[in-house]
Amino acid sequence: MAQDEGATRQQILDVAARLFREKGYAATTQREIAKRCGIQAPSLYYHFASKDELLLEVLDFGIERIFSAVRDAVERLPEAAPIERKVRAAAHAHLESFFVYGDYTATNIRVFGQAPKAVQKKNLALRDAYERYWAELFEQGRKRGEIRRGAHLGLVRLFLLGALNRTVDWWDEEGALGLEAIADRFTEILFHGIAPAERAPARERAQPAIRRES
Amino acid sequence: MAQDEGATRQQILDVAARLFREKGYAATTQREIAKRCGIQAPSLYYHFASKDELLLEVLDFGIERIFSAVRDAVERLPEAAPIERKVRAAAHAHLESFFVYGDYTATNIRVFGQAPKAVQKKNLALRDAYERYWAELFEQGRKRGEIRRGAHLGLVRLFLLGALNRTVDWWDEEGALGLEAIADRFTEILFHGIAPAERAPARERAQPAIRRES
DNA sequence: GTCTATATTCAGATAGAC
DNA sequence: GTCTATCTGAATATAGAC
Repeated sequence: MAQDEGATRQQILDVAARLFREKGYAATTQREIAKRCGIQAPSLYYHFASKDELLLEVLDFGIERIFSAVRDAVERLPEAAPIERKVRAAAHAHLESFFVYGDYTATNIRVFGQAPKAVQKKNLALRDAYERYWAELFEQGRKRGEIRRGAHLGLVRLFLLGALNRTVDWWDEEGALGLEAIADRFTEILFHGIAPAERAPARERAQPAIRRES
Repeated sequence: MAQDEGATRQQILDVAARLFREKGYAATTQREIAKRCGIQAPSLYYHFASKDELLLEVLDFGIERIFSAVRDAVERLPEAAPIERKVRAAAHAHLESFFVYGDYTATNIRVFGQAPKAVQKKNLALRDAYERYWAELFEQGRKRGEIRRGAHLGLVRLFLLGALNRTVDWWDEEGALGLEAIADRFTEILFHGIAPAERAPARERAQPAIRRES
């Protein structure tokens, strides 16, 4: 952890995340990681005790980044903000992390399932904490009466996060759809559905001031 | 394709699908596939020209099963059935395929991204056809006025399929949630959202007879 | 249709010099 | 902190017998 190894260590993590994301865990060799860092494979062992440990750090770092991005985005809103607004901000931050820390977060989504059991287990504490944060967000919404009583909050969370996480497989930076637009649309579908609006201006009365501030 | 090799061939595919799903492509060895089939590794080459070809067959088979299950489920409904009903049936069939052909479909979801480029490319035609089927379903819904005009149909599809596909990572056969319940809930969220019901009985008028027949 | 034997390549990891 | 040299095991794939 000395200062002069910081740069290299971070570089190794970056390169490893990139390769894990692209090729999976087993297919990524330490030789290739080292080569892209301009060093020899055995030199990696000065920084990491094993390939497994390297993967674990990539996974943990990814969750930490995404978690703190989401928490910051929500906390930037007033505590009393409508839950739909909070969810939209959280979804946007979650997607934004895919872009900023793309290789780390994508490794979490794609590679976690193939990681050695021991690595999965160590990474799980962080993942659970993040899931719990979302769960609490939705619980808050229901307590306030902003989510209908019949909704299965666990499935609601899995629905949204599942859809968000899948975006790493199709989203294209150059494409027409920005991450904010995706977060907006997904949140709107989640809260209001795609069925045609009911006759009246009923929704606007029932859900005042929730939409489109940003 | 002689009859007496049929059993073994299928057995190899089954075992391979299982291992690909669990460990990923690169981490799955032909030695282990062969071992679980009770034969030696080189014997696999009588049935498949390479490991890549084996993977391709697993991927293709998975999409074929899921596609035909979904199409059958939709076609079992009257052509004029509400689109929500069709989507619910399709979602249910999609999830059901995870159970019946779980290793094949899970391999598609988890391993496709790490497959060699050549394999991905060959598998892509089938995948595209399946996506198109869903796209047409939603387009039909919009033409009929059963989906609101402002909805971005591409995102609607990605939203639902993304969430459905992610279930392979958390669904537990012994758990409390049945696949049909998940399909029902997801479809209901997709069409009606989780915001509290609007005052009036407006929805029941606007969307007659769509809910809960099964 | 499956076998044994083997060629070839390459993986993760260690030892020890600098 | 990085190197060279190397150990050890294991991977895909081929050759050719049965």
